[in-house]
Amino acid sequence: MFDLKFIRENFDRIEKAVKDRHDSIDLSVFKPLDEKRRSLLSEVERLKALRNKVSQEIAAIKKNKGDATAKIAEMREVGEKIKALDESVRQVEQELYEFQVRLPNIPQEDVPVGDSEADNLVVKSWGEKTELDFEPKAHWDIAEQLGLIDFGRGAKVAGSSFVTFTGKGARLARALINFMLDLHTEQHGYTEISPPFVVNRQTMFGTGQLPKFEEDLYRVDEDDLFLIPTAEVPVTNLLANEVLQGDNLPIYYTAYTPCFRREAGAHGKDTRGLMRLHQFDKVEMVKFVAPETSRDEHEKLLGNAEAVLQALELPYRVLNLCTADIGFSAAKCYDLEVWAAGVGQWLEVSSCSNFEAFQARRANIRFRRKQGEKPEYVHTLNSSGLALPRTIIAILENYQTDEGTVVVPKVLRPYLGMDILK
RNA sequence: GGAGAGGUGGCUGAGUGGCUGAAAGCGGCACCCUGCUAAGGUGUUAUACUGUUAUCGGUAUCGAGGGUUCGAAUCCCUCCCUCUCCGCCA
Repeated sequence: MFDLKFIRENFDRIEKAVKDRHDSIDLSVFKPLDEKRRSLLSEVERLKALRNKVSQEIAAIKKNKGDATAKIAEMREVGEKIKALDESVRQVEQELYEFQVRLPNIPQEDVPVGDSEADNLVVKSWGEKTELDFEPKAHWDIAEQLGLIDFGRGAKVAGSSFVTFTGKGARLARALINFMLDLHTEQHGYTEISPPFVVNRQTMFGTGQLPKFEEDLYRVDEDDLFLIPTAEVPVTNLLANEVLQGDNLPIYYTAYTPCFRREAGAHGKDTRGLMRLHQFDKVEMVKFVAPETSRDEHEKLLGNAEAVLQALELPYRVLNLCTADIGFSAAKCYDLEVWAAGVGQWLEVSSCSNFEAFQARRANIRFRRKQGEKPEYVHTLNSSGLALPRTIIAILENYQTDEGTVVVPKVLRPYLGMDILK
């Protein structure tokens, strides 16, 4: 979100951003509303100043036992006018607010301008696409044959696109979570967080999921709560409405949570196996940093996510998302895609975003460089590190053998207590 | 879920209708004083919007939202949160 002053003074940048993003928001409503608001404000504030002044006079008259009837009557009328004007202001501000909260972030200048995901820029590749000297199987076949995942019973107890990990499969998931959390806390300097998996409306607003994307969320109507679609939501909002001390920055948090997504409108697209689920596990990293450091922090964050794939020895590539594909709240976003030899596709396992002050403004997260100085908004960043199901796809498909077994990546062996899944 | 208490500035804590954007203390900042260490003195110290813009004003904000009133931190209503006790429960 941007404040009114910024929008007013940087309207050309906003116009370019909206155009480059192919966003449908109507920008023409802003100027008339903004001007109307300010003219209403100056009128109503003039009347309030008058009321305050005369009320003081009334107090003085009463103190001297004088008669203030005339002034009181006069102010009663002024009060009526103020009430009516306040209502007009409220309406105009509501309309402006609707506009503000739907305005997307401005992409950084090195974000490629593009029309679709085809215009995303591959900026890095690591490792070689796995070559297998036999016909590779897809992960759903491997998982079913090895008894790692029960697709049918997941659907029975919840619905389609819900799965159940069983036996060694469940243990593999747990091993991955532990491995990733250990890596980020012990090697990368993150503090582990275990947040609520359910959040309120305000929290969903803070990170930008609301109001635009309510249909993608699972909602608990009775309490007006939402199941989190990513740990980013509760973890970023952990510091909402706070003024942090400058010397405490940067703050690095990492969290494992399940993630719940309705995936509205996504049916039929890559839905086989573990590709797209309504519930999945993810380890997330969240950073709160000083504005001038956020670009460097973004690169470091990307490195932290890459480290997981490198440790697992999985081939991947890094995409700099173009303006058409970048998220609503992000100023710049890298996607990490892992190669899956069975389905023969690059799979997105991580999104690594710099939100600059966009979320901090919505969630009101600020910091003070030194005592006595004005608070400034922090920059927030986050990255998956990583999403579990597609990581599991890559492990099963890239490490499969012609005997139908799966070799366990070296770093996972201590966590899993076995070298091979058979 | 039931009963009670409470939510005031960075913190502690006054304040039951006007002179309170808010006492006092602590903390912070600036300056002064002090022949060591320590201390002392004076001033200053919230956020947002808005008008003019070196500047200086105006409005709003005492958990949130409504209401009463010429005027609300103070009175009324609704909601949220915290604490204590009871009940229930992994």
